[in-house]
Amino acid sequence: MIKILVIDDEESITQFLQMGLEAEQFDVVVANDGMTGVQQAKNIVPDVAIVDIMMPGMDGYEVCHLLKKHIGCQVILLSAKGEVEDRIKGLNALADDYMTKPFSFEELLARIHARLRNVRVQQEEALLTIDEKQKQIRYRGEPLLLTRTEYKLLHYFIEHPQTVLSKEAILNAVWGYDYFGSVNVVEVYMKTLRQKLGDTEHTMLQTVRGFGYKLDVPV
Amino acid sequence: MIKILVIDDEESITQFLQMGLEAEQFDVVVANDGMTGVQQAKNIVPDVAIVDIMMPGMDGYEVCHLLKKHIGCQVILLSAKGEVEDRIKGLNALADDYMTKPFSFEELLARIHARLRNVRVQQEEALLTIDEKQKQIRYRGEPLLLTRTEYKLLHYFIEHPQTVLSKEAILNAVWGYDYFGSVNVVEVYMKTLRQKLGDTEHTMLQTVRGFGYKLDVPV
DNA sequence: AAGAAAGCTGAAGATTTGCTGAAAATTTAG
DNA sequence: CTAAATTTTCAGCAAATCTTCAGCTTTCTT
Repeated sequence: MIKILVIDDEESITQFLQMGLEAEQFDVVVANDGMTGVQQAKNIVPDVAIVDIMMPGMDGYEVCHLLKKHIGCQVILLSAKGEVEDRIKGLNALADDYMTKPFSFEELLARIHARLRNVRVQQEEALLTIDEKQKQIRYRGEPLLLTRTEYKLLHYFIEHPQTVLSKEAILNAVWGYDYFGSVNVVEVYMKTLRQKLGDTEHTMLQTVRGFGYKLDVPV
Repeated sequence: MIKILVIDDEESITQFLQMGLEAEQFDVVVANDGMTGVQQAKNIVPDVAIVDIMMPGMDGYEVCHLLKKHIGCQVILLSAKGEVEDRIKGLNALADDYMTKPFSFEELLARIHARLRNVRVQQEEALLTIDEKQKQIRYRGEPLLLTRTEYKLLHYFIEHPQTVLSKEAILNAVWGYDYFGSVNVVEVYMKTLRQKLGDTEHTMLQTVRGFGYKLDVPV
């Protein structure tokens, strides 16, 4: 599922966007200020972030900069001002796109899809395929016999190929935000996943020491 | 050199853009109708194409579609109309961005740069590139095998090229403000970084005695 | 030219990280 | 309610990484 992070201090907007985007089958997470927005981003690793510029505390430019720097997701800035100089400032702050409020939801959708095209170029022939309906993941066409947790974990990796995911992010995504246990449980499950994938050399599920794990699907 | 293809039937515009973009060190090719534009694209394989929508013969949407499908370059559409529906139509025709005439040259520049960031053209140009997603830094395209601290250190330098960074500043940025140890640890890590970069002559990571270190990336 | 300061270096020791097998706890199924 | 399956915890290990330190070289000052 494609993840979208919305950061705006106006709740009317975040609610509106959450509803609208969820109706479009996106996985939406909302934050009402910059700081928690960046925090959320670290946890969920979104594909696209929609960030309002004018916010109390950390402003949109700064949030954008942090997101591009640490997460590397696509960023669309939102602004009440439509001045040319603001647009330039936004784009130079590493944003990938810039929209002026009020905007049409349709246009936002179109821009999100334009962004996603840039991210998901490599999705040609997948070695690992997810069958949501049957809650199955197939490897080279063969269904893997996974437990519920194993499924969710591998699912998360497949959603973020070629991306280093921290154990904390994994814990949040798979075990939930309110999980108490230690990250060791992730390590244990990585072992079983690698076993079931026959990945004894750790080539598919790579350990990136100090950062986390990465799914590296060979083409 | 980064290649930009401009397709517009109004010669006043193509000339204006050609001059302006060449002044910005881009390699600019111009076409005055869609058909020859696509032909040119096949020849030069541009990084970014700027395409006017309203043109006699093949219109901008169609050109855009062909470019995305066959060339895969980034496309910025230009239009006299600023209607929301037109913008959506443009973005859904696989365009990566959409601008309304009349536009400021500055904004176009900013948008071009935003596009280029996605294509990783910079990576071919830049000696050192950061891949946030994969927590990798590449030197001449080759990934460096860095530990977490080495990565953070080099990351810090790349973000501040041509800038002398004091050991104290480095310690703060990489090790955190609450770090107890001495600055010698920076010196030790500079050594390993220089080793991994093959920088035996200390030309990339220069010592500025009494002040700190400077990343000097030769273009 | 000598001394002082700043920076470099190799190696040792300390710490952290990730992996693992197995046991304990929990959930699920029969 | 039991047995099986699954999930979680734990402790030990090895390897990678980080830190420290003492001696060394280079540069600057007088």
